[in-house]
Amino acid sequence: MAESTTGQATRGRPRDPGVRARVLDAALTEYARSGWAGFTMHAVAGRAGVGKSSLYLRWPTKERLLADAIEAHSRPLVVDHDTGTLEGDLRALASHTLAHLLDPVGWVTLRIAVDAAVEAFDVREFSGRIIGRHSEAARTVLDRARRRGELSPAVDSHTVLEGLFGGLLMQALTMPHDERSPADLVGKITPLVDLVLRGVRTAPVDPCPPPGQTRADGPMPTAGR
Amino acid sequence: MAESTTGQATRGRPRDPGVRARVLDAALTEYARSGWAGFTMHAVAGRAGVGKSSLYLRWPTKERLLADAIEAHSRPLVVDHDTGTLEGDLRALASHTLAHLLDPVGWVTLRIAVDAAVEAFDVREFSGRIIGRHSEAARTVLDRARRRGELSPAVDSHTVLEGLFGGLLMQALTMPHDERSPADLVGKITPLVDLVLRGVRTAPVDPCPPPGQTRADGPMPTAGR
Amino acid sequence: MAESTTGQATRGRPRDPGVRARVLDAALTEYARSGWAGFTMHAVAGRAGVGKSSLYLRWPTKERLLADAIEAHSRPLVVDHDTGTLEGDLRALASHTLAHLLDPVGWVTLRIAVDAAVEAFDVREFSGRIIGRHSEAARTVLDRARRRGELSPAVDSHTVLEGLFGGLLMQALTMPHDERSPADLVGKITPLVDLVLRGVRTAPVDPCPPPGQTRADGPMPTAGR
Amino acid sequence: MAESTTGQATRGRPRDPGVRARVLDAALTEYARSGWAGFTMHAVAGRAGVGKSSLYLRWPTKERLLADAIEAHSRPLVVDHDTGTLEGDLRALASHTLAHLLDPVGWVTLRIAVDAAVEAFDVREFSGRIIGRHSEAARTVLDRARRRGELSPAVDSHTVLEGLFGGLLMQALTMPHDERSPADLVGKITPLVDLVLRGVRTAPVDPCPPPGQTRADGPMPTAGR
DNA sequence: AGCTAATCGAGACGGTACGTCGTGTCTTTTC
DNA sequence: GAAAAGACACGACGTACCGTCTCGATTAGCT
Repeated sequence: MAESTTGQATRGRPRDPGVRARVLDAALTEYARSGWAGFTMHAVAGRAGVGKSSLYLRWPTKERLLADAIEAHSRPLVVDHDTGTLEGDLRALASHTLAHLLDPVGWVTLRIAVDAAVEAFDVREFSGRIIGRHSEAARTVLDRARRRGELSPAVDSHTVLEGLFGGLLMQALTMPHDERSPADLVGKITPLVDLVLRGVRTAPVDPCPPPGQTRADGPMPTAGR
Repeated sequence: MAESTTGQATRGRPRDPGVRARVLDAALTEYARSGWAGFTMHAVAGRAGVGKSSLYLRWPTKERLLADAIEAHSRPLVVDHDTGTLEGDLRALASHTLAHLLDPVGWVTLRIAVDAAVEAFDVREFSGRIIGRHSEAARTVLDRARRRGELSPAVDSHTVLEGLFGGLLMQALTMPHDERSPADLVGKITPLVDLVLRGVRTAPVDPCPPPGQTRADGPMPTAGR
Repeated sequence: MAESTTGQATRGRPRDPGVRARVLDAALTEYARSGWAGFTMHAVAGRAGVGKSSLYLRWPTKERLLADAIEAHSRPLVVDHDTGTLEGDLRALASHTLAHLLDPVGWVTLRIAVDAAVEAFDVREFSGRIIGRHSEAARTVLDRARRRGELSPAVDSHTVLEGLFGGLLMQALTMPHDERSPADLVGKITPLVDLVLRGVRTAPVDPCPPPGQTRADGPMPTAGR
Repeated sequence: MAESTTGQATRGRPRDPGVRARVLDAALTEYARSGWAGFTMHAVAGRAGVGKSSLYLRWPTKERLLADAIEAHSRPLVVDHDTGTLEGDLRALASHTLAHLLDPVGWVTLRIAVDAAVEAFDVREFSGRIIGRHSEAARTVLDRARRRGELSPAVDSHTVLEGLFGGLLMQALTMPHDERSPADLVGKITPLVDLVLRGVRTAPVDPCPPPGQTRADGPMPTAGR
């Protein structure tokens, strides 16, 4: 995606496919050992046993290279077990997501995504990369729940995603480095998932006013503040 | 905070307090106009009319300088209007938090905080800086609600914070740059706040028992796993 | 000499005379251990236990300070033994001069003098400092010789000085650092002194008149060869 | 010489030979206009239209760069007219040498050479650079004279060089800046050359042993004025 | 005794050069 | 024509030193 695609006819020496793989590998290793500072094109090229030109031939910037490296190494991550209930699905999803965020690779993704979001880079990158497939998975899960009738029609899938992923993100960010392990995932996610579940399943905010309305009305959610 | 504190007796020429102020100002200005790239110590010193040495005398790194600049310029942010209800308080809090995250200053804070969290820096920085005072405010709000009995005893304040702030964070991060304005805050936060409120309230207690609904079923949301 | 002389009335706290001494000492020590590079005002002040202001109160520049330090520590150097013959006088003078140039202090003097001569500084510094008293001594010696009739009327004292000092200077400059010791001075200066003596003597006057030798006779202080 | 020699096979982009030339030129120009102070790597690079890295790729220090610049720009200086007599040769040699020392380039050479001699740098630099080719020329001249029998066997070539060059050096160093022009070279060198000639030609110190003499020739070598 | 004035140690101040390093491009030879 | 190597122009980094300045604390003579 970030890679320039030559695409056309095959003139001259064909690109060595090994180069891409070696570089991606070296990039991740190098990032892992030095962080963003000290993550040098020179170093990556050196570790990959590759000339810098071969790097720039494929990726226009450091950022894109690293992003690709992460993309390439992230596991397929097909979270779609369909446990049969929203609750089960959500717990599975949350576990996978937190595991991903705590994993070095996911960690890096996060870092880059935030960089991208903060800098002028394309913002789509963020949702695209950090929560790309997670997001799809979540949408699937929620749609399924909605069809099952487990989901209050008042809630917006997008909002649920925000709450769930955002909470997990916060958890990952505030977790001390030394505790950043995928141990006891269930214990970590349970309170948050429970919160979201309660918010999703019960009646709308407007707690049974008269009888009618879904809500949208109620006690004045808008309000200036 | 990031600044080296000499602390002890006042020997030698005292530091010109004006320098700190001018530098902090210049730093923010410079960052605003050029972003992180192009945010140069040289440029900051120049704009502040200060030698580079005076910068490094006070801040060991660029990051710390910028972080301090932000800290210093962030508004007092005392969100404690006590609207009387959890709902009102939460809406106010969410509005303020999102406004802060969308504001350039809050934006920068975010960026630095995440950097800090991702790199080896002390993780406390994150919660400390990005959500420091917001977090306190939230805790106050929630405690108040708990005393009022508005809060389900099952929910942990910490978890609510995660869900709420995390959701707002996600929103800020995924919002395209050009829409990143504090307009229609209420519209932006409402769905998320509603979700959290529903999850938080003193249990479905009796979720409109008579008619019956989808499934506001029993207690049971928690579940061991 | 290089020191600013306030001179006038004595109001206010008088200068601590110990300061000058301590600084001069520290300056020389510091220069000796680090050379010109690394010869820092800060370091000198530190070693002397003195504030930088006290330095700049006395010496306007580093150069002047070092120059003074050298001047202050150079031995009186009264070379005027009056051996009775030009030859003896010249040998003594040359020995002393070479010894001075090889001595660390003389060495430093040379360096500064050349710096001064090369840069825009006053050239008088050079003759003044590097060969100041040596030069006077030499002039005395030569005048005495002229009165004695040992000196060819054709030769100019100035030229003799140039030849002799210049030769010694070259010797000092081209001598490897590790051999730069005042050992065997006589052996080192003899060829050059002999050369000058031959060039200076009252003309070939009568080169070996009868048989009885021109001289080689009489005093014969040196030996050496 | 001061330049790092890669030496081996030619891999990667070869060094642009133009860079060296441009830099050397710029270095000399820059030195000429600002002296040692104000002789900045940045400025040199700028004037040469070259990156600083290219400078440091070739020369490890400022000193070496300047030294090389001088070396490169010093004229071939083949003083070997062979006037047929020692006297003529020596006058020519002295003229050239003094002219070189008074010339800005020679001046700089001197300064650097002395720096090199005084600091820990290799002393060979001094003889190597300041009097390198001059020294060779002188040796040639003296050898020729010796073959012709013009030179007393008692005198050592090395000593003659010391006297002559040293004298010229002194002259150059003590000459006020404003008189430092190559005008009237003959007038300037004559006394010194005469002195040396007399010292070189007459009978050895131990004078006129038998009667024969090597050559106490002519009556009056001086001439000149 | 009080006043005034200069010195002293300390160290902050505005500048500026240093030498290093990283970027992204260019230019070679080799495959 | 891609690949490996590495030179190239550019410019920021953080350190160090310069010479000036501003402190509080002396330490005198002069009133």
